[in-house]
Amino acid sequence: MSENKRKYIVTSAWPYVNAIPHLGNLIGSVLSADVFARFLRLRGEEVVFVSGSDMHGTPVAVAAKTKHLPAEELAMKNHEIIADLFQRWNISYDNYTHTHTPTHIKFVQEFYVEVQKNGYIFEKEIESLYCKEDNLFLPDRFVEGICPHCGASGARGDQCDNPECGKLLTPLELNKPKCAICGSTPEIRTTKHWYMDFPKLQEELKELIENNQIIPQNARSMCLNSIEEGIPERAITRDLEWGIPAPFEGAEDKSIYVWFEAVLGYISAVKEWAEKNENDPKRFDSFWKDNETNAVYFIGKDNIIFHLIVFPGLLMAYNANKKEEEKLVLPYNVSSTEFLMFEKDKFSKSRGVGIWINEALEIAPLDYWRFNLVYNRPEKSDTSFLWSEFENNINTLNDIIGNFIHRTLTFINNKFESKIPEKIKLDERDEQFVVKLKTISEQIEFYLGQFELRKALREIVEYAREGNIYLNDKAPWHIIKKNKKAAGHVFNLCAQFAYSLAILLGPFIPNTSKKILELLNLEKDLNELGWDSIDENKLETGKEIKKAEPLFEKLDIDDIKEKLIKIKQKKKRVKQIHMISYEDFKELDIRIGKITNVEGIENADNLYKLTLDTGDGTRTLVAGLAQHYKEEELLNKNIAFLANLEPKKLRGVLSEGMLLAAVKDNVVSILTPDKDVDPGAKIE
RNA sequence: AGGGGUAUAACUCAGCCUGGGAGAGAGUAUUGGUCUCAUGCGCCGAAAGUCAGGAGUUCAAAUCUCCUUACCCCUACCA
Repeated sequence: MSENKRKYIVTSAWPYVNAIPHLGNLIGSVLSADVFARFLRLRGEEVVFVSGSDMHGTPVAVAAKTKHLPAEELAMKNHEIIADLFQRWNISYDNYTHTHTPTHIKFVQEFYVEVQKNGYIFEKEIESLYCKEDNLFLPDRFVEGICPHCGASGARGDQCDNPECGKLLTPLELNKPKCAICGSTPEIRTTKHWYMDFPKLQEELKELIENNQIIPQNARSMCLNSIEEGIPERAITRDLEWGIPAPFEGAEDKSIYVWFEAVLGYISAVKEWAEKNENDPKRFDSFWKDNETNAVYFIGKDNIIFHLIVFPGLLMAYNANKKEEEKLVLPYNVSSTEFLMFEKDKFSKSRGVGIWINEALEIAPLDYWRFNLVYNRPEKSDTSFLWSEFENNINTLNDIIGNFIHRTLTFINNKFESKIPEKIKLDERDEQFVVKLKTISEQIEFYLGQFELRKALREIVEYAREGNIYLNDKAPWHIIKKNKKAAGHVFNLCAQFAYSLAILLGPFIPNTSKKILELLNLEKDLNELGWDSIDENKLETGKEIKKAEPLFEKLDIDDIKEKLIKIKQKKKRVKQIHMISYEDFKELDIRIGKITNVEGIENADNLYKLTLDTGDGTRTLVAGLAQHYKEEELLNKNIAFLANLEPKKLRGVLSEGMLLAAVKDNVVSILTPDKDVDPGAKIE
């Protein structure tokens, strides 16, 4: 990496909102990108790290239909779950957004208008299968039928499922095609679509890949080969309601194909960040419209072509005819991972194979996961998550890193009144040790610069081993009997070493890093201290440190496995039976309250702000009753409400509970007690 | 089917691009020793591999070329 500070756009692939990510998804893009972004910030680089949920597309629309929910509601709900999980995983996004924001939608539409203006979009009519029952043009995958080649049933519209055959198909070729959603027979209809003229960009894309020396070799040859074969034109519109309306004339009932709008989220997410978080729209230009900016994409191996050919192609089509300072920056590099397997098997939602990121947090502390995932990051080939490896890695963390820091700090606690002892003259062994300390950050930086996160972390562990070796060589617990100063000298260096570990581990396991800094009693946080702050004189002689506490604990892997099994079983049960125990019911605190005030809420035609007398005080509830009750109908009524619901802001008003009402179709009826009871009465 | 990858000790992997310290490295597990400041931890040593199989190029091949086998990805809406 160069000496000059550079600007970085760091991105991770956009998770599809229809599923909770699993460990493989996480290490493939999200966690890797986070480590990198944290590292850059620690180095003091200018970084914006963004991603978001991919909200649109057929699967969401179909799932919403079966759940009788509006697609938007389902997508938004899932988005919030995912966003919350990423936060709990300590993913340091500057903006984690989604593709259904006004900023994104507007950006996408304007983007394609430009692309069309620049002459990269043409129209074409095709024949496609349409399901009358579902009112849907069926995507290839949603058509099933009999393979015309081998006669196997269950062939899909894109490929025959029979492994013996496996031929590529188009939906129109299938015999007896059926809609995969409802099973009825679809009909052939003609529909018009808008196409992206990739062949026109062929040469330009080839140059881009050829001139980029930094992208990984395998990605490079893959792309060049694919370009050599010819990049096909691609339809960018779909006949689907759930998506971003296509901005082309005559395309009023079309959406932009998810793939062609979700990637633009990399751009719109920064735009949104600049406008909302930074309150400075120019920050967007300074990142995206500066060709010196390094845009880095963390993706899985299945996404290489898309990020190195399709996405840059879109950018080029947009940039054509633009002034230099208006052009959007092309990708600088991609870091692609292979896949993570689970005990030699593929992660599979339907078969329940694997660990999902919500489950992981329930069975082991976060940093153990972060450490383990990066330590085994699938950089060269598919890699299995193995319980035995997980156990190994927990032990490494504990025995090598945790133990070194702990033995150093407790010694200082016990023998030197918790004050960093004085350093005396370095001998040869000390010098050797100090050289390691002074060169380590450069070494790790080198690997991180090459996106070898796994190697970087492994080198840090090796480095920590050096600490233990040094301690053993010196054996200060012997020296101290004759020469306290000389023993103190050793621990001065070891404390400096512990400090270096806090810095180095910062991008990988930030919680642990923070804990070490706390134990060393440092006021500044990691980024203030900085990547280059490692030095053998960093901690001053006499500085008081805190009482040591173990950083990690060993876990019994069988316990963890069992916990996971229980979690999975519990989920299954909830899904299947929907029965809850009496204990569960008792969790609900339902009470009677008297409505003492009712008022409307600005910009919300269905909401009332209710003031409630709860017997022991008053609270505010927001209820969606304005379409069903007049204000005076509610005033002074005794109503039932859920008192221990998490408070939530609705249209800027904090609602501290939920009013209960019977709902059927368009009738909404609030629940009031049959007899006169005082506010505060509990419902059992 | 075409294209891109991967195959190295019991296990997880490094080395391969750019062939060369005539003994192929590390961690874990196994095993011998040792320390006792520290969390059943640390440190030192041993054993363990026809580098997927085959052919070729070369003074020299895990490394370059070709063929075969197995698995993964893309082409073809899962990181």
